[in-house]
Amino acid sequence: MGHTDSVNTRAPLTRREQKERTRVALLDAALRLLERKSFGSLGLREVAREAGVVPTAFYRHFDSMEELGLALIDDSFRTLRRMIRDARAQDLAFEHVIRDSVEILVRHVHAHRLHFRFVARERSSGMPVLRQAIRAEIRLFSSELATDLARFPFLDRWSTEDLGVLATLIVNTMVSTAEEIVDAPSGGQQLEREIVRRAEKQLLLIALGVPQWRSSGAEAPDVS
Amino acid sequence: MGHTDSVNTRAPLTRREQKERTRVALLDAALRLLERKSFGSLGLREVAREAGVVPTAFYRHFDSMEELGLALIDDSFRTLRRMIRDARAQDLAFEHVIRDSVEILVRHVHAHRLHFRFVARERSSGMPVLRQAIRAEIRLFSSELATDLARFPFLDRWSTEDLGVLATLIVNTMVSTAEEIVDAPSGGQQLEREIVRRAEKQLLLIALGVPQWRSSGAEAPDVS
DNA sequence: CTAGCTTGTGCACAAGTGTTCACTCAAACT
DNA sequence: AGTTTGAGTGAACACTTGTGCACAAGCTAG
Repeated sequence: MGHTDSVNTRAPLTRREQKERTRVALLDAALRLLERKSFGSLGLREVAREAGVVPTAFYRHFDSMEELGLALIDDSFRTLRRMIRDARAQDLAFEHVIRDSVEILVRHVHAHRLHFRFVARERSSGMPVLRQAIRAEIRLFSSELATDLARFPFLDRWSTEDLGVLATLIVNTMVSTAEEIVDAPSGGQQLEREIVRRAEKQLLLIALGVPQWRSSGAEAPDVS
Repeated sequence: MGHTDSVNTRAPLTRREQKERTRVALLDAALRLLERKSFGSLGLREVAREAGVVPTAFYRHFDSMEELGLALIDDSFRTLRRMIRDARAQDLAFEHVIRDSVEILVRHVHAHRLHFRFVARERSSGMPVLRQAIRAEIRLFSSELATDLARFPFLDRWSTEDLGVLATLIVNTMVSTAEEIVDAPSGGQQLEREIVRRAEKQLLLIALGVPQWRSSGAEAPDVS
């Protein structure tokens, strides 16, 4: 082996460990580059160079950029799912749900800024495969949230469709909020507080509409 | 002049006309390519080729890709603004606002599919300049909507901040809806009806929350 | 009608891209 | 012990990319 000191440490490493190490080096490198570029304009060589590895070594881990992208999505949503499971375990009290949920979201966005930035951007842009994968994950969140919502007052008698509508609205608001936070300058405490405040207000407004909803079943609500 | 038949017609053209003609040829070419690629991964040569023009001719119209992107954003929002002004001129009746607004949006998305796709994608991805330009335009819509909203019952006594919160929520929902429609397969009548239906329900839910809102001024609503 | 400005051409260049191939050399297996 | 395996190397390929420069040709101004 040449001089791979950028990823190697001088500790005796098993082969699996070493391979995994450069694998995450590649993923991290891509994630780092994705702060400034879009995934579609990200080159295989570019990533390899940033990871301190020769281009051909890339193929030992992924056989295309697209596959690396999917791996990134996987990682991102793995941690996100873990967060949500933890949050659900806390079994938030009804009166704090909004404030607590937003706070958890914000904390997580900061803890995984790069992952979030990547997901937020590739969600609507770039390669169809990635876009679809991300959309699928988000839709999954929505449906999970829908079943969770069914345990709240008023909502226990809602139709499945209406619960889905509500869940989608909430998730959309959360996604928008996450995007705004990710894009905010990292120093802007004041700006971030405003974003959070607005998110809380929006969610509260939605919540206020819930008791007024007449669960008219499959019938479309009378808009006209 | 060589053989520019791809953009020329055999009618005698004034110089301004001819220049404008290849200019829109370039813009259209870019727009067409943006159906499949992201703007960041879009090359100058690629656009020129698609427009049936030699690469160096590109510089006669834009001196960078970024400038072409800004021109695209300009065009997109020019038509969008015109639509909104027309819609506002109709002075929608209170009982139909939601249904009518959504319908207008859907119609416009179909009429300008490529522009919308471009804007929707570059809104969160790609080059910072474009992202910022798009975000600025959308924020402008929000604030215009906020002043419009002030003429509705209940809302006339809301604080400016709260009106902004509401407007942002509505615009976000509209943007999400537009994105979903743009991404839906062009044949999917059924899917689109569902998207529209969900959008209407979401907006209705928001509207139902409005009368419950206590306009507590600058004070944060009691969430805890 | 002539002179010139401007739009589009053609060619060249350096730099970067994805992918292939034969190769090293140490960990892992027998 | 000796052998196999496979992660990483380095050179080479056929492209594509952005940009510079000299040139052609027709609309347009004088």
